[in-house]
Amino acid sequence: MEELEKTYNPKKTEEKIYDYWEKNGFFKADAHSDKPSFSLVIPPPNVTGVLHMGHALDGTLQDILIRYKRMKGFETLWLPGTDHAGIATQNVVEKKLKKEGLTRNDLGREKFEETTWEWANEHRSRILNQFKRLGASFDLSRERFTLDEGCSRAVKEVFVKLYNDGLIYKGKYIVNWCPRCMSAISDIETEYLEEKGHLWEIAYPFKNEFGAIVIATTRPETMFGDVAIAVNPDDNRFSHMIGKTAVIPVSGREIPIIADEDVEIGFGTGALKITPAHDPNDYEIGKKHGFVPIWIMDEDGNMSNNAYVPMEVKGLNRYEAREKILEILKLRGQLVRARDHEHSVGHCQRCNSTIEPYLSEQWFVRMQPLAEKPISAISKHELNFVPERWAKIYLDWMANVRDWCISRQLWWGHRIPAYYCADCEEMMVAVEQPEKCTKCQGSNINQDPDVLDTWFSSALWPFSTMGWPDRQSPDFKKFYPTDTLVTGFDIIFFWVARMVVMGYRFTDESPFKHVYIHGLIRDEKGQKMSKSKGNTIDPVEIIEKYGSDAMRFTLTSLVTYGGQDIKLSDERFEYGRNFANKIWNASRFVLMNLEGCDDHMIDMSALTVADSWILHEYSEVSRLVNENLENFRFGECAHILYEFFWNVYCDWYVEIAKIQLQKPQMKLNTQRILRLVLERTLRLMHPIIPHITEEIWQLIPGITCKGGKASLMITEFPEYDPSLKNEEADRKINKAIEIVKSLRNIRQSFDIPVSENINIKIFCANMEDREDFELSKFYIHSLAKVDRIAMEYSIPSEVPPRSATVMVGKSLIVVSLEGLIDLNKEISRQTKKLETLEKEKKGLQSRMDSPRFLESAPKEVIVKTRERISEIDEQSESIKTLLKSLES
RNA sequence: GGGCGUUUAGCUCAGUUGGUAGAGCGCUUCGUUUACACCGAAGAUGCCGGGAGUUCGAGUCUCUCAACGCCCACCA
Repeated sequence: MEELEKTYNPKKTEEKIYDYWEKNGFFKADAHSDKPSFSLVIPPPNVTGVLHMGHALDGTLQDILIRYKRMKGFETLWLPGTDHAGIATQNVVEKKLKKEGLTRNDLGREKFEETTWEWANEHRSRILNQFKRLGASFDLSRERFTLDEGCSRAVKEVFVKLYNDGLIYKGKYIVNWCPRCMSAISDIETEYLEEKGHLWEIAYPFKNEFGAIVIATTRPETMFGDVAIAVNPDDNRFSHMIGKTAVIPVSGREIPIIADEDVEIGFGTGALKITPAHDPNDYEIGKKHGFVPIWIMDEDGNMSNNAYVPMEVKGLNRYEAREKILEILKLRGQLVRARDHEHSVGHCQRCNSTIEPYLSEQWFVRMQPLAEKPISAISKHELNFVPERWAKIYLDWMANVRDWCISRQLWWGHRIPAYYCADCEEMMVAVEQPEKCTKCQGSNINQDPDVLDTWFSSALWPFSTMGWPDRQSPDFKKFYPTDTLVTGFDIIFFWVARMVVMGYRFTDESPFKHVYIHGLIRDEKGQKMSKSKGNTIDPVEIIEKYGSDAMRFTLTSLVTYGGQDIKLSDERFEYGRNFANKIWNASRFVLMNLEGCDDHMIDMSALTVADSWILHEYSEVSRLVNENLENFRFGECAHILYEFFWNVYCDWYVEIAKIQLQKPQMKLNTQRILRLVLERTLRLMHPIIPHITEEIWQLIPGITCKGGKASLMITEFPEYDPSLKNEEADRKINKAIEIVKSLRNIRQSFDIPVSENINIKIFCANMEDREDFELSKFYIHSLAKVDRIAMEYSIPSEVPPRSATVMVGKSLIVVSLEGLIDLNKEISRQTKKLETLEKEKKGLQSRMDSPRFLESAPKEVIVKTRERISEIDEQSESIKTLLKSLES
């Protein structure tokens, strides 16, 4: 066999292995298979995006699930794809155009869309190729894009159906308007930030009489759009002013002073200016009183050029306008005062511009009627959040859900399938563009210029990618609904909730049974990673430096059941890299020692106690890994495998195997066990670290799977095998380990070099110990470098002089240290031990002394406590005797 | 204004039927015995945020306080 490198080199392995899997079609799902199905859809990354750590985590967890289920015998589909990301993509392309000195208007809509398509097609594969570096076993033959033909068909179908059912409507409402994107955005795309602003008090003089009413506003630039001033009817400071007419400063327009109970008496001056076109509350009040809104700002955030806006501020942007107005008011003495005022201001999630509340005509989805089934889904357990607490967040949102503004004034996206007759203004909503007006038969028909919110198509993702609206499509029949959605909590409202809504509406079931919510990746200081902060860790760089498996293992190990955020730093990946290297080297050892080994199974009648023990340990691990994966406990799983492989298999069994391999009668079976446990453990680890496990697995001689040797990823995942359980072997080996550790401790304490052999005497306290130690003598010799082991079958009344002792259970181990022992060292060692024991006993004894403990505690706890006390007593006794003889 | 999360070893964090605390890194001391120095061996380190309660017994359950973080909500 060719010599393996001393250090694992992921670069040589990972790409090769991935190609092997892909070429063999192992990721392909068969919609006609008889096997039960298990499917996932990827949360489609933005087509503009590059792989970040959040994707790496999300992708790793999905891959673990899909690989696990595949090995478990399910027909698995992990469907990959990307999102057209409306605003984000349009922004990127517009920026690119700007560099060439162009705007989208220079190109025109058609040409712009064409350019964006080109750009998107170029980038579609980029991020998915990066997912491949992760080892993602998704089925690329089913790759989808939210704007592709199938998804577009689904979008139109859904829109038309919802419209016909009265669940989509068009109307004039105050929306969140981003003056930079020049589009409406939805409520949840608006991020509110606390900002320090001012509350300005401005005097509006009365018409035809002395005096003025002083209003308070944070946004003086909107004053030219005022239609009234409102005061609370119970506010007697103002009651005499109700019904009077006030005059807007500068512009001179006259507005009435009205009463409305929504005005808070204690806030500001108690008088509120009403600007229906530019403020959501004012819009409501304005509507109540029948005022006609007045627009004074354009879609780009600049002051309008209409008659309501005075010359002085026409065309200024909103911030310049504010400054200018304040300056003028000050000069005229109408700025009564300015107060500091902290308030929250909405920002565009995409570009961070301050949003404008803006009255405009938009399309909405009526959400409330659609929320019923998604709400009951939780109590019916049709939809389960992991961890469960997210269900509450989801339910709160659903219960208070507001209508969803779905139209965007962009060019990149699904164009709204509404058509207008240019002759009679009739509106028609249809999947296909009508040729003639349904009302006037005119053929002059234009499509609505707006596109849909990106999340509208994302909401259909689990079924639009499976052939819906064709319910007979093989994929839809076999793989819908999906099993689990793996994602971060940041898109529960944006995406998860809306998918559930659409799933119930159009397929009558939840699109997934489980939603697994993991934490967010943060930097080492706990800050969100972002390009602008420059604190990102690039997964591709990590893969280059440490290997994909190292990254996957580290990330997985950091996942907690509660879904805590994960703080990352570059160095943390050493954990996974070191583990991969350990696996590599242990495997190297096994492979180097398989010479002469046959292909047969283990001879179960010829097991040594250590053999039985490692099989027992392995069976426990296989049970735990299965249990934990079933319950989405990924981190736990990684820890169990790490601990077993490193601290059990490598630290102890491999060391023991080195001894057994020297014995001709044990050699063959030991080889078989080394190989079997390695091979099975590779299977257990494969979902987390697929590349290295596959690479090694391919190198193991004498291993075959169904239909010949093909791939680890299509072997069966090990199930718990209770027949391997062996508590007795477990007890025996653990005792031996305790002895070995104690002897090593003594060596260290007395500076005895490894080169120097020691002799020991074991005084057995009982028959069980006697048998156990008799069996493990064989291992103790080598593992603790002991020359002679003498067995005594009673506890001595006096400890031999010039020796170090240690208790294992109730038995006594004596190391004769002729000439080596430093008496004082031993005395202090034993004294310390005695102190620890006595401290422990004190605690236990106080429990036993309490009659209520004896009454109420369960029997096994009492028995355990009593046993421990008796053990401590015996150990203390021995140590006391020992100390006496040492001190004399 | 409501809700949620976090507070455990120097650092990052585990710890689900309540039985006196664990890991990785770091630290100390040995060590190249034929898988591995991305290694091995031995070791030190904790009033489990403060207070109160339930209980024989609380890191774990209840209440309360504090600090930090996040989410939601129409504060002109």
